Order: sequence, then structure tokens, then C-alpha cells
Amino acid sequence: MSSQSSIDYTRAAALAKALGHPVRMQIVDLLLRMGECLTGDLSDRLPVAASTASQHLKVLSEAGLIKGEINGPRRNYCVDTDVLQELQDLLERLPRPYEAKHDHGC
Amino acid sequence: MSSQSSIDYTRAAALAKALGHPVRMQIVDLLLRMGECLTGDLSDRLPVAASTASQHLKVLSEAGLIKGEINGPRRNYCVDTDVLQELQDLLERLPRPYEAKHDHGC
DNA sequence: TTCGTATTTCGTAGAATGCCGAAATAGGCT
DNA sequence: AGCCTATTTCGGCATTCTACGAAATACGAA
Repeated sequence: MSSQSSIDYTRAAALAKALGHPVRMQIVDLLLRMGECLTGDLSDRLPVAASTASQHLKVLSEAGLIKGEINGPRRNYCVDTDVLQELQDLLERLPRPYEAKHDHGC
Repeated sequence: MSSQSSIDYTRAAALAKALGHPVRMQIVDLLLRMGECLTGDLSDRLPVAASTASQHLKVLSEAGLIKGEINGPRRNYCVDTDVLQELQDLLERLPRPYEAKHDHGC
């Protein structure tokens, strides 16, 4: 027993990193909330210029957290909930030494 | 109904960012696995110099994800599982539009 | 085809990150 | 006090990030 196999640090870190910026976290939240939406709808609600928002979308895209669908001169984005779930699963899979007392060690 | 209140992007992003590096993700994993341990035990197992490991520990510390207890010239670190849980809760709290079909939108 | 709107890409500048070895710190030991 | 070990802090350097505005793209519409 015990000795769980370890998680994929590289993947887990890449996903965490993609979410490691307030604007990107907010983008994911907005997209989840709205189901899907245009870049413009997003950047209107974000505290950054459109070109900056676009860059953040690219980062999220490259991590696989969001998908974009081209629709004329616009682009519909939405969260890939499977990938978001992947991060949650990875975190969940971190070993929890004895769900014991309050804190272990120090 | 609906219209959940939104999460704290700044906090969520700060925690995600702290975990957004493979070495730091591995540190958390190691610490959870070992309950607690010395900087040296960690840096022996990490692919970076001791001084670099120390910096990563500082980042995790400042995010609140780990705590250090001074013990003579050494330092015992361990994960603050409450804070790790905080991140998981924040992610969990992201709105999930209709756990509907497979994917929403695109 | 020409115009207009939505988005991305480019170029740039400044801040932050990551890494290392060397030097500084902090206690315990003799 | 003086030495040893564990760890952090410092200085420096290369890389990456973040943000902008301007220029380039891509379509749809007139």
C-alpha cells in the first residue's frame, strides 16, 4: 500500500501557470459564466487593452484551457471543461498524508 | 436564481501562480508525501541548486502554501493543507454552466 | 471591390522570473 | 570564542511576461 505514483508536475504546473494571472482567471470565470463569447465581449469587461486580452486568450488556448471557434471576423471562445477538470484532478491527486488531525508536521 | 458571486481572481491567481512551476509543484508533492522535511532533503531531490530551491520555497511560503519551522540551523517545511484546499475550493467554485452535455458552446 | 468591424500579430519597453555561485546568517558544538 | 553545517540572501545575467498602440488579417456587408 501507500506510495502513490506521483503526478505529472510539468503538466500540472503548466495548467496552474496559465491560470496564474488575475486577468486569465477572470477570463475563465467569464467564459464559464457566459457559456461562450466573443473576444470583444470579454475585453469590454477586462481591465486591459484588446490586444492584451488577446494575448491572454492565446496563453489559455495554448494550455488547452479554452477553445476558439472562428465565426466571421470574430471568434467565439469557451472553456474546455475537461482540461479545467484535469487540473483539478491533478491537484486532487496530490498525496494527502493521513487526513489526520489539523496539520501534519509543523 | 443563478448568478453566483464571483471568486477572488487575485487570490486564486496568486495561488495558481505559486504552483505554476514544475519544481514548486514537485516541492509541494514531496512535502505532502513526507509530511514535513528539511530544505536539504528537498534540494537533494530537486533538479536545481540549493539556493534556487530556497527561492522556490520562498515563493510558496509567500503564497502561504507552505510553512517553515526553524529548527537550529535547519528549517522544517510543510504544506499548509488549508491553503492548498483554498485553491481547490476556489477552482471548484468557478461557475459550471449546466453540467449539461459534454461541452457548452464551441 | 471597397469599407468597416473584430481580432490578432508585431515591435517595443519595462518589470518580473529563474538560475547559479559566492557571500552572509544562524545555531549547535567543542 | 571559534568552527561547522544548513539555509538564505545577494549580484548578475538571460529569459520570459505583461502591456500598449500601431499595423496587419480576415470576413461580411454595401
